[in-house]
Amino acid sequence: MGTTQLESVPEPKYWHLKTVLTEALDSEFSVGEILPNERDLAARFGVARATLRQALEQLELEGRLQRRRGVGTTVAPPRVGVAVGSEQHIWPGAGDDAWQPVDCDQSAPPAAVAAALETASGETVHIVRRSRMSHGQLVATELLYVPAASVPDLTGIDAPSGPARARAVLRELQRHELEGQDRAVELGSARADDAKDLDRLPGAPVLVVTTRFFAGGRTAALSVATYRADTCRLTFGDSPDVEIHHDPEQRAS
Amino acid sequence: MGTTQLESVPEPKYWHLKTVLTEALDSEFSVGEILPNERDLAARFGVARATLRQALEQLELEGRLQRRRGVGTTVAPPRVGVAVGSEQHIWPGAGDDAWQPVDCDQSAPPAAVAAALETASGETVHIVRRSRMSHGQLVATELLYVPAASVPDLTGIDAPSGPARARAVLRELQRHELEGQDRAVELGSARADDAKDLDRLPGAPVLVVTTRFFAGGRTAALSVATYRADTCRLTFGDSPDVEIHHDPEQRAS
DNA sequence: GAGTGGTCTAGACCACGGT
DNA sequence: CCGTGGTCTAGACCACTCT
Repeated sequence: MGTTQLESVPEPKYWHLKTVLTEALDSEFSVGEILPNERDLAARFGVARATLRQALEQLELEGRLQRRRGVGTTVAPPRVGVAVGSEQHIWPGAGDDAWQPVDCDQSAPPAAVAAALETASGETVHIVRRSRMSHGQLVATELLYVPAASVPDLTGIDAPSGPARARAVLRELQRHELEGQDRAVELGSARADDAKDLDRLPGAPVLVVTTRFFAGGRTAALSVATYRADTCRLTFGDSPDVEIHHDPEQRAS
Repeated sequence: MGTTQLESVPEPKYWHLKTVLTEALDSEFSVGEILPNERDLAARFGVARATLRQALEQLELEGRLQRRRGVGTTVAPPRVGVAVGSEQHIWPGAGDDAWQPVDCDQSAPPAAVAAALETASGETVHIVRRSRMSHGQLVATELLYVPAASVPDLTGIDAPSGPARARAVLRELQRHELEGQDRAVELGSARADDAKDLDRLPGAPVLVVTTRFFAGGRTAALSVATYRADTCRLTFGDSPDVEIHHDPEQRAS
């Protein structure tokens, strides 16, 4: 029976939609502009709202759109380059490294962190919370795990918690000679508390940067930094002002 | 009327579901094991399939699960550490850098790439395709853009395309002194062709690593590498064998 | 062919941000 | 209050893989 299958590989609707919307964003919209609401857009393209949302989700993931409940969908500015690694290794808190101490307490770290720090199971460590601003926006939160052994002279400090104590821990840390560090970047989803700080919903995609700091032959500190994946481009090296947009599907002559 | 709202902030079902599944994965499943199918799982938890899928999607994004159409959902192995940046700057193709030349052709690059290379609009460049294996799996594909000016002595090469020409371009590139390089990492979604290479669906989350190579006072080459975000942890530094799992929600004492 | 995950629909209600 | 995006449902059909 008439199986007129010209389309041997039918492209999913949401994928095609995404392409169309991308082109529209490139040509007809400017940064900050508000798009029509999802119900109208869906109707305009003749698809169900869920299908439209699948396309919007991808565009948001790629940093092209920004959606906010109760407000609407807007065209996002280009991703901001955030310097994550320079060539020289330095302690967190040294120099002016764009991070702002927020809080500090002392408790048992997650098992994986304890393993990396080679602390005993159940042993508490200092946990410094910091946050990072860029272009007037909070782009990252960090948990810095510091074993008590790395900051032995912290006893005289009165502040039991808060930013003051955070600064004290960072200051003590810098008394060691930093012997090396290494970093890893991976994709994650925002925990509830990070999501709140970053003004995103829980589960939002984030880039997790894990840094180990070595001193005295041990891992003296471990940093787990969580960057908004939608708005950030992590730069390594000395010129954070690149801008290669990963714009899809074109190699034509 | 009886508004017994104990839950002032009702957690979304898919979020709770994700937590439950994460714990189950940690305690009751081992790597490679197959989960029950989505319809059964949804029924077991008393939710619609779409809701269950929302939880599974996040777990796959976090690298905990692997789903394949026609096969099923399996427990994923821990992410593999992939060394992306070592301290010394080297040309692509120099040493044994885990990349395998696949193909090479010559055409006009996307506008953003042309801008970074400072080539004229419409000017063609060499485009070397390479792929990278790790642990028996293809984990990344790369497009390396090389302006003709960077490889002036390429005329004598007979192979117009294919791996042989790719190797020739890389070899010519290494005749310059590399003056510097910088990198950026950002989240993207797989283009159709990359998705096919990486054995993923189009739109799958990927980590895009953009590297600029400087020589002769110019950007002599530009590499855009696309890594599977679900299976890869990008490492910068000298010890790629870390393993900090970003396991959520625990800072209890 | 049977069973899997992937796509899509047409609805409903909820949480949030502004007015 | 209204309008927005976020969550959820109960179905349907499709594309794929394996046997």
